[in-house]
Parts: sequence; C-alpha cells; structure tokens
Amino acid sequence: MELRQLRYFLAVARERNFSRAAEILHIAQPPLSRQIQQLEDELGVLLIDRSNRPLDLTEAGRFFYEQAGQIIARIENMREQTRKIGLSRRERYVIGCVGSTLYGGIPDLVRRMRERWPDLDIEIREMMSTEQVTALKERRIDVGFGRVRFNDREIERLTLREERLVVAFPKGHPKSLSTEPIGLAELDGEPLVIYPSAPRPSFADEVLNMLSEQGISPGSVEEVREIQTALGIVAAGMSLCIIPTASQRQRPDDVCYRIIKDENATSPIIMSFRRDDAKGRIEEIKQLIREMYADNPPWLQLSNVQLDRA
Amino acid sequence: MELRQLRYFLAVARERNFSRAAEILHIAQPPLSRQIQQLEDELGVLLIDRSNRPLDLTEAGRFFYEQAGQIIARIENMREQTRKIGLSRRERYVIGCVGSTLYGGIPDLVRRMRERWPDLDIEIREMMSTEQVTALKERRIDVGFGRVRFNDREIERLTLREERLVVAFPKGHPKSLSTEPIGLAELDGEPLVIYPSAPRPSFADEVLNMLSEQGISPGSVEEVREIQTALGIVAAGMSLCIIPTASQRQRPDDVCYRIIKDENATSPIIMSFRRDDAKGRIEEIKQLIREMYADNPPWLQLSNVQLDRA
DNA sequence: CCATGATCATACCTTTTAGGTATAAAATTC
DNA sequence: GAATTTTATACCTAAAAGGTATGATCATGG
Repeated sequence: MELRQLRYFLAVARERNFSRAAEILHIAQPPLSRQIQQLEDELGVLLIDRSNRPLDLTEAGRFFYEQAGQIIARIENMREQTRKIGLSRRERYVIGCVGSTLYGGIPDLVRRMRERWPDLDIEIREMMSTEQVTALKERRIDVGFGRVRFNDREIERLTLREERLVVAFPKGHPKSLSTEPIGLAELDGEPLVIYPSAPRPSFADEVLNMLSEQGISPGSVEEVREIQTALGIVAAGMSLCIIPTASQRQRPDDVCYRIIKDENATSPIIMSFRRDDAKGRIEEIKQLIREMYADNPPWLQLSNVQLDRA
Repeated sequence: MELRQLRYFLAVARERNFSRAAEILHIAQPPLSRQIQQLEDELGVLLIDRSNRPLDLTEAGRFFYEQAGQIIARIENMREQTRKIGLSRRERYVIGCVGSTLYGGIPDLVRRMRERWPDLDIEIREMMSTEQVTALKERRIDVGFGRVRFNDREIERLTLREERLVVAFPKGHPKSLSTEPIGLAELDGEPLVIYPSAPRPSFADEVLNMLSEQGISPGSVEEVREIQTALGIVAAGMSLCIIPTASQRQRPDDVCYRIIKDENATSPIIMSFRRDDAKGRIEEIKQLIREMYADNPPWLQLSNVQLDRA
C-alpha cells in the first residue's frame, strides 16, 4: 500500500467514476483501475461496488475512505509542521506525555517551567509511554511523563505516583448501583472499550495485560482513539472502560465509576529522561516538581511520592 | 512522499545507521540513502544530521519521526479494520458525530436506538461536520450530528439546538476573575488554541471565521488534535480556547469559563441525513429524539428546538 | 427489447522509478 | 596519520507505473 493508491482511491470515491477521477489525477483510466484493484487485492476485500453507476463504496470502502482521508490530511499536516520546525530558530523543549497525565499536574508543571524559562519554546507532545523511551534516546523529546514501566540503560526513570484505576459504567448498569470497590473478576464476560488504539503498546495494552494475568476474559474488546470516545460509548451503554482515577470526573450525568480493589490495578506516573541530562535542566524540573509537591496539589499524593529514588 | 519513504526513514532513525537500516529493510545502502535524500528534498529541510556517528535526528527529524510512526501505525490499523468490515455480515448503521456532540445527547440516543433495534450493529464515527455531508452522499455514514451548516440538495438538515460558546481561561488569568459574559473583542491579541486541527474545515474554522468576521485578531493561533490537549494547554497558561457550553465542565481546578455574549457566538447541533432515507429509519430516529425531548434532557433546551422545520 | 453510449477491465507496450554494484568522500577509531 | 566504517555519487539493471488500444459491462433512450 502506498499513499499514491490512497490518493487514487479517494479521487475515485469522490467522483464515483474512474474516468473522471483519472482526469483529475492526470493519469489514464486503465492504470487507475489497476492501482485500485491492486489495493483491493492487498486488502483482500472490495472497496468499490462496480455493478452499478454511479459507483458505490462497499461497507469496507466507506470505512477506508474516511480513514484514508484522515491519513492524507495528517500527512499534509506533518509535512507543513516538519518544514516549520526545520526552518525555526528558537530553542525547543519537548515534553512527551500520555494524555491522562494532562488531567493531572503536567499543565501546572508547564506553567512553572514557562515562568522559570520565558524564552524556551515548550511543546507538549501527546505520546504513549513506549514511545517516550525511544523518543528520549533519539532526542525527539527532552522529558517524558508516562504510565508504563520500561527499563533502559540510557534512560532514568522516576515513579512520581501510583494511581488507582476505576471502571466506568453507564448509569443504570446492574454493577453501577454499588459504589463499593469492584474486583476485576467481575469484568469477566463484560464488553470492554479500551484506548488509545494507537500507537501500541499503550495504556490499552496495560489494561489487557492486567486482565489476562488474572485469567479474566472480557466479552468483547473495542479499541478507540481517545478517552472521550470511550466514555461516549460507555455512556451509550455499549461497553465498560477502565480509566485512571484522575480521569473519572467526566460525564457525571450518564457515567459512573467504581474503584478497582485489586492490588495490581494501579497505573504509575513516571518521569523519564536521558541519563546524560540528569545534571542539566532536569534537576531544575525536579525542583519545580518538589515545589509543586510542597504546594500539595491534588494529583501528587504524599503516600506515593518516590521522587529521589534511584 | 510515499509510505515506503516513511518506513525507510523510521528504520534509519531507529538504527541511527544507514547500513544497518538497509539490512533490516532488505535493500542496499545506496538506494536507502537516495530515498531519504529525496524525502528531505521534497520537505525542504534536513531530517538527519550526518555530521557525526551515530546519526542524530534534527529538530524537524525528531518531529517527523513521531508523526511518521503514528501514521504507519494508523495505516496498519486501517488495513486490519477494513478487512474486518469487509468480511463481516451484520447490518451496520454508522452515526457520524462531531466529538463535542458526544458530551450531549448522542450517547442517550444511541442507547435508545440499541433498545429499539437490538440486532443493528451501531457504530459511532467521530467525524467533522464537513465530512458528514460527503460521507452521507457516499453512504459511509447513515446519519450525522454536526456543528457546521451546509447546503446540499441531497442532504436534509435539521437544527436540533443552538449552543452558546464559552472562552476557557487558565485560573488566574486577569480576564478569568470575572464571571460576567465576555465580548469577543476582548480576545483581540490573546493567544488562542483551536481544535480539531484535522480534517478541515472544522469547528476550529468556525471559531476563526467568527473572530475574523468581527475584525478580531488573536495574538497567535495554535492547532491541536482534540479538546483535551487544548484544555491542557489552557491549564498550562499558554493559550485561551473557545469551546461549546456542553464541554465546559472539564478541569474545574485549573480552567474556568466565561460565556461569550456576542449574538453570533453559538454553535448549532445539526442532524443530517440523505433525503432518500427520510421515510425510513430516520423517521424513527426523529421519534426517538422527540421522546428524548419529552424527557427534557439538559442538552435539549426547549427554546432552540426546531425539529420539524423544513 | 435492442442499439448506442459511457465506463471499467484487460492486453501489450513504453517510460519512469526503485534498487543494485562499484567506488569516492567523509567520519571515527586506534 | 592510517585503517576502518559509513554515507554519497555514478552508472546500470530490473521492476513498476503509466499509456494506448480494445474488449466487457452497465445504463439509457427510442
């Protein structure tokens, strides 16, 4: 599969006519026909129903069209941003963080950093934990706040906090009537929605691993991009979801939450950085975090802080 | 730019060595070198710093690496899902909706639909308004709930509600101290974060258009993927954000909101469907919405309902 | 219902591009 | 500073994309 094929398909889907799409793409109609056939061969499903005019998309084609459109747009955006960055002059400091840490103290930390270093171009990069290690090694980010534990000789890791997990239920679900902590075993056979679906491994995999370690098998598993979509699906009564405690204040009208009582049902907040950097700005960031700790913000609970652990 | 080049670049970035990356990719080193150079030529910026070993990524390369990795993963996911859909048998009913409508009544509606049609495979597809019209025409979705008005001969559109907009401020911002409705003019010169950045046009463009129609020029404009990232950036004190009223209950500790008093500062919730379908399941969905209306849920305010308008 | 026109698929050919080999240039290591 | 490793360049071959001609299929109008 190549982007050229996605572009060709999008044109055909929009025009519902190979000949017109070919004109728009400035190629002849037969190569266009062949390229789409190659794409369909590679996928193993038909994307276009050619048995009537104008052409219709199949169910798979409808899905593929939306996805391909988003990917092409994403490519354009990536190109523009890459150029912008490549031609820029200010010093950048990139913070990689898992989406759920944006609910907690990261915005506060960023405020303090900006006060401390007004000329620094700070960027927040939403990024899964697994990506952060690689990203640090390749200097694509400068510090990371994630959820998943990794070991790597070049990367130093501090656990800031162990956060408990909760189950999100639609209002009215039989198991939502109690507010007692719930055992993971009660999720056996229940439909689950997990997030984020990409990149992997992610928090989604942490959840799946946690369940499979205890031999718990959900009824079905659906993957979505982000927590909002997940909670919308929960609210619709379609699935349950496991999320960190900090994220649970959402949708109080139609979603409710129960803490999971199992010992291992926690998710750490981990700060990662290159060992090389340990004496530089990282030391000052740690100090900023200590100051936040001294201010005792809600997300930084005393019992779990391990800031200076090796 | 082709996916092959993204894959080649990712391999080089990971290995920090063209020769090893070439081995992994099962090609010779010179064509790999050329492909990366072509990519850099097309972008107009260097992605790799070749002046030392092992290789480093440039700032642009660091960004490109993260983005390319996500895109490749997204492509794999799209491939899998496309196949899954192509080989499935149940009747699908796809609801396209803008993210912010998931805060409101859509989950309730989906619950009612699932009760009404237990065998229907209902999917929620997060999709911008502009996409919904095209998606309906191409039968990629079956009904849409969006925010942006479009006119199209084949698509029928009902305005369910006009929702007011609010400005999100970081706690402590001078203009956050009042809870009075705020005029758009007060945003002149303020840094703004808008969302969603893709696909366009989107709610982000609605906001930009609203401001430019009144000659209001924000200090800077940053685009992000989703509202969570936007509110995290607001909480960090970096920008302000305009969001719909229904979305404002988030982050009460570090973000506060002021209703915008300007008359045009509203965002409609619009139900769209194919005219062809008007007599089918759409009629029953309207009835379900009326029932929701009768139950008077918070998001469906009486004064703005226009359900049976032509 | 059939002829005609429009549109997609197939066969064969040409052009373009990706990839391979040889080797020069540049960086690192000893 | 020499030797080794790694990347870039020149030239060539192979593979793939695209073009033309035409057959097959679908829709429309008489």
